[in-house]
Amino acid sequence: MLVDIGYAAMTIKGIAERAGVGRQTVYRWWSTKAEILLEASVIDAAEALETPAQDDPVADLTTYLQALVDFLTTSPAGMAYRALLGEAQHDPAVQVLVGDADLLAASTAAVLDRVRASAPAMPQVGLAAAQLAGPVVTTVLTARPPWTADQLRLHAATLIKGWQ
Amino acid sequence: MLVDIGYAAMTIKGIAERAGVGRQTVYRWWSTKAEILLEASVIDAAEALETPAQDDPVADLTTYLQALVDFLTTSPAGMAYRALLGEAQHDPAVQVLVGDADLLAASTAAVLDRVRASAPAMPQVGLAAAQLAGPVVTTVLTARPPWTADQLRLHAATLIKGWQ
Amino acid sequence: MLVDIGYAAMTIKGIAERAGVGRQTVYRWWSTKAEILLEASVIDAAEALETPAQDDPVADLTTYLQALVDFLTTSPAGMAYRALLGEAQHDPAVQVLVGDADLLAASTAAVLDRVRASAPAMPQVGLAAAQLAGPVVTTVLTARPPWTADQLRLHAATLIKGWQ
Amino acid sequence: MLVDIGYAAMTIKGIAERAGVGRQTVYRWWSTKAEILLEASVIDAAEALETPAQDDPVADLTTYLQALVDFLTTSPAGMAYRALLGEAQHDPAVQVLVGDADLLAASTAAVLDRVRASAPAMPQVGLAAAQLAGPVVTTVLTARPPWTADQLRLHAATLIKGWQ
DNA sequence: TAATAATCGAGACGGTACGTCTTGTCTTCGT
DNA sequence: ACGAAGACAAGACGTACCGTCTCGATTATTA
Repeated sequence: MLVDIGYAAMTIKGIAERAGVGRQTVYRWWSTKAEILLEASVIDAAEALETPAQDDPVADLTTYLQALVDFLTTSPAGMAYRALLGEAQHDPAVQVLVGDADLLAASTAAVLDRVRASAPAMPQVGLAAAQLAGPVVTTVLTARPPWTADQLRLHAATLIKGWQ
Repeated sequence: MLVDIGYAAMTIKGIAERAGVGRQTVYRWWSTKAEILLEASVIDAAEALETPAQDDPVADLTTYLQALVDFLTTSPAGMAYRALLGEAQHDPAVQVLVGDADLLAASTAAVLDRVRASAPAMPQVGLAAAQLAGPVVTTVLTARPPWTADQLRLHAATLIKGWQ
Repeated sequence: MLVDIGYAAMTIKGIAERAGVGRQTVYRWWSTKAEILLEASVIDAAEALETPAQDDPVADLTTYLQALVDFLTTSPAGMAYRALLGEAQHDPAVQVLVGDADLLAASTAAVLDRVRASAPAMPQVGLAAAQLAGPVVTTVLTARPPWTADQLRLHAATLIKGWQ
Repeated sequence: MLVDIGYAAMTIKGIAERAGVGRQTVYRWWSTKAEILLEASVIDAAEALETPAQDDPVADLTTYLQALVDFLTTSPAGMAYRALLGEAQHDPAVQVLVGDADLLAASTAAVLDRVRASAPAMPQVGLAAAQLAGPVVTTVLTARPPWTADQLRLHAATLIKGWQ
């Protein structure tokens, strides 16, 4: 529905009608649009961002970054996550929701674990995760063209070198 | 007003009343809340992110990053920018607006110019800017605690080393 | 419950909860609020309107009228009857119910029987009953102050004289 | 609309839609269904119940009573009045409204004035008005067949005789 | 005594009206 | 003439109650 008509036009009334369900039933299970989106994206995100290990640490990070870009720009769950991040800037309650959920934490932790051996100076995991994913996420959120494979590889290389 | 009552409660009706102005008059000048916010933040952003040159490239980047964190987390203009980014995830028209404006471009370009000499492998300016600012921006947008001075310095150091 | 919270606030849901009973159980026995009220008032009405014979026909009618006023203005069963009459103006099904029940018929017939000897020109019982009770009922239903004892006696006297 | 679909099905939502008007606009002018009905019936009532003087006092009252029966049983305004009386039994606020308006007072006062000369013992106007109209109104409200012309004349004759 | 049936309370369900709110447009009226 | 004030049609909001529908759990009844 988000993909079809956009977040703004996606009313709870509409969701209920589209689902052939009473409005109260929707409210019974989720109290805001944000909760619906969170539940809809949290599982798919974990799945979409699970990438296979690679021989080369740069390749490992690059593969992950590519999956992240694809998730954010093409998958419905990624759209939901972006909408959620958007809502969080307007509504403190959603901010808490988003802060607690941290959709990317598990997947970044996994890939960073794999390259830790080749990156002895890598900072604490939260910081490193932000260094890895932050530029890509911000690029997407600020509506700039998503990075190409080359740009992703360059970013991965910079980090691996910086973490030596 | 954004700071007082939050973005969601900030209706165009309310803006007009608060300004002691007819609703039509507001519509005459801006057609959406987003345009109002953009105009309210674009100038202040440039000003707030203009940082003095430092001797050391790491210190130079760190100073900039600290200004960026302060802007995003404490200044009204920064709040407006975040709200704007939020709205952009819901509304394609705002996405275009945000993409065109690129509030951070000028200031990142300036600081990156100053450290270029010490960072021979620095990528093209857009990519480097994202590497610099992206992690900080994402950390703020995802409602995680903003980085401390130490963490900012560590990030700057990683980049300078990665760009060698 | 009618007395406590009024007819409008008296929902079938509320009735069931107050009775500590499932909603379905209420529907099993009565299908509308009106049926519940009818059953609640029909017996009490007969009892409340049974008045002792008096020597004087005017006194006989007056006693009955006083009982009628008290029933309509103070007793729960009277409240229920008024609510029922109200509902009948909105809902044809209740109209039938009310028409069939005719809560006052038995008691007016009894008192009119007793005064018939002193009122040779009394019309057919239905008409006379309406002449007797109608003014009092209408006064109550139109929210005017209910008649005093003096006014009731005057009304009774008018009828007895008119029926000579 | 009352005539078409009945009082119960006549929702404010529906009224607004049928009038091609926003819901808020309806609420701006009237706050309840009852006020709408009152306004719709008060003028028509006065008009419908204005009857020409007759030579004979019994005929005068009978003509009035016939007009009253017709008003209550056939005219839309009469339907509205009955619905209003019904609502008054459920809602104290409407009770006040109905009590204040007293739709029949002016017309009964007029006809009673005309026959006063022939009815020296006629009680105070409010009481006499109830004696005149009450039986007819109650007969209609309790869903009994409305009185025929003969029955109306009989009732008028009883009163004139009782008021001698 | 154990299996079976009937009945109950609780409450979720699809609907739909409620009265409030904000939207963007369109008068009206006073300066 | 301009602009504030605010009426307007539209439609989503979240709540309440409607009457129907499963649920288990407690009774009764039967085997």
